[in-house]
Order: sequence, then C-alpha cells, then structure tokens
Amino acid sequence: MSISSRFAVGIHILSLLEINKDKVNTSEFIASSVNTNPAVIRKITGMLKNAGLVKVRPGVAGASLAKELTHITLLDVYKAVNVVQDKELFGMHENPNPDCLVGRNIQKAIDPIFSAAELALEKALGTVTIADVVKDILEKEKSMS
Amino acid sequence: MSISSRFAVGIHILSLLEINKDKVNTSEFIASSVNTNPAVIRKITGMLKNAGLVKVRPGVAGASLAKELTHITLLDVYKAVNVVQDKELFGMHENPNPDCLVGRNIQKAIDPIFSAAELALEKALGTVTIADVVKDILEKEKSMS
DNA sequence: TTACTTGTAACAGAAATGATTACATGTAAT
DNA sequence: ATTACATGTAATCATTTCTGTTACAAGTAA
Repeated sequence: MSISSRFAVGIHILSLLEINKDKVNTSEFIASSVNTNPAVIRKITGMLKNAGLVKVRPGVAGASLAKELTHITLLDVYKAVNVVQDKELFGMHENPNPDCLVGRNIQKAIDPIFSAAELALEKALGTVTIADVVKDILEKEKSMS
Repeated sequence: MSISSRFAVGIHILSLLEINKDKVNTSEFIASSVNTNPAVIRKITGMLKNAGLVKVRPGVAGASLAKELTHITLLDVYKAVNVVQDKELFGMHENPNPDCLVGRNIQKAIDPIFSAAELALEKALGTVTIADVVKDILEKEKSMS
C-alpha cells in the first residue's frame, strides 16, 4: 500500500510550472511531461487551485503558480491533493470488543501515538519547499552532462 | 487512503498477549477481542511470528510473546505486518517523460525527500514499545472507574 | 482415535486508484 | 456572433488492495 501518486504528481506539476513559466502550461502539455491523461492533470490542478497554490481559469489556456516558490512546502501540496484524510494515515480496526479490557481501551491508547507519527511525517514534509525541489531538479540536470 | 489496519490489529494482539498472558490465547479468543475473523488473526499472528515477536505452534492452542515487552517497538510491529513496503510509503508516478527537463529529473529529486519523511515516521514509531501501550491501556482502564 | 487448533489457500464484496471518454462551460480572437 | 480551443467535471472501466469468510490440510495432545 502506498500513498496516492497524486502527491508526487502535484509536486511535478508545481515544479514544471516554475521551470516552464515563460511558456503556456496547458493540461495537455503538463500531461505529456507527467505521462498521463490531461483530465487527470486538470483534476489535480483543480485541487492545487482550491488550496491557493495555482492559478487557472476555465477557458483560458495555461496554469501558473499562485504563490512564491519558497512559500509552498510539500506539506501544502500533501494537504492540497487530499491523499490522506487528517488523522487517518493509519487505519484502525473498528468496533473492538468493549467487553474486553484491551478491546475497550486500545483505540484511546493508540490514537495519540499514531497522531504523533503522522505529525512527524508532516513536519518533515513541511521543511521542504518547491523551490528546493526545483533547485534540485536543475542540479541533477547539470550533473548529467 | 489509510495504512492497513493490520498494523493496529498487530498492536492489539501483542498487547492482549501480555495482558492476558496467564490464559490460553487462541486465535478465536483474540478474534473476539479484536472483533474480526480467527483466520485474520492467524494470518497476522503468523507475520508477527515470522518477525520473531510471537510464539505459536501448529496444532497447539495459544500464542504468546517471544520477546520482552520493552524490546518490542511499534516499528517492529509495523515492519512485521508488511503494511508498507520499504521505501514505498509514497507512491510515485511511473515513466515521467524523459524528453522533459522536469520529467527526467523529478524522481531523483523527490526520492530523498520521501525517504526522509518516511524515516521520520518510522523513527516516531520506534520510540514507543508495546510496554508503553500496555501501560497506557491499564491506565485508561483505571481512569474510567 | 478423537477433538481441537494452527496454517493456508481460495474467493467475494467493498473501496480507492488511475486512465479514458465525453461534454458542458468559459474565453479570446476573428 | 462565430469559431477554435482550454478548462471543469462527471461517468465508466480495469486493476489493485483490503477485510472477511469458508474450507480444509496438517499438527498436537489426551
């Protein structure tokens, strides 16, 4: 089981919008870079738009960043594309037996632990910005020559 | 999307084995506490056994802990029940376009970031032991009276 | 031999993902 | 206003994963 690739695609889109900002980034063009269907891109771009990360307008070709590179963290993207509902990274078995000491207390015992782990994950994502990713992409490109 | 509840169930099983260690913990009994099917319990218990966390024998009723409480971390359980393949917590879109600057570098750029986040998650799980969970369960029980 | 348990495989329904198609809606240029 | 083209969105489909369920072989002890 993996967290939906929407997250990775979201990062891809935002990086592309920056690196290719002088041209018109249609869903079709972005789709060709990601290697998927334009409708998939439009859906994800819509989510990024709702989160205030991207500017797009119906009927008008092209998307662009709505915020500064350095002010968009991967956590923002993660939250934007809804890959994990809040406090639900870890699935919990429902209805453990209330007649059992363990059954009636396990959820309350585990919950804060799962929350802490989830928070650690999000904190890690919050320290990286799209600017970092873009920089890295350009560096990897250089080092290929 | 959530990580399989096998993880939570695994924690439940191990806690139960400790708290109920004076009795015989058959898959049927455990299943009644978790509120699921015995076959599900046997499958998960089998995984915990393979990881050296639990003792079970074919034909002989009951399971028990194979290690000390304080030496079983939630990370051990997490790894044991195979809810997430190593380095695959975050799904990645396959085959981005190699003819695109972003497409051909995005994976290498994102990979270490995803790994770091995954590591942060695992580190958080590594700091908690089954002993902590058991203690918490007993405390929650007390505070209910 | 009997009674019971674990180990496993097979199968089914439910939910999520990603791709695809289709089309309504919106915009701008002619 | 008409035309050309892009976005927004819903519907559908194949695939995968999960959880539960059933069934049964194999192991153990009385």
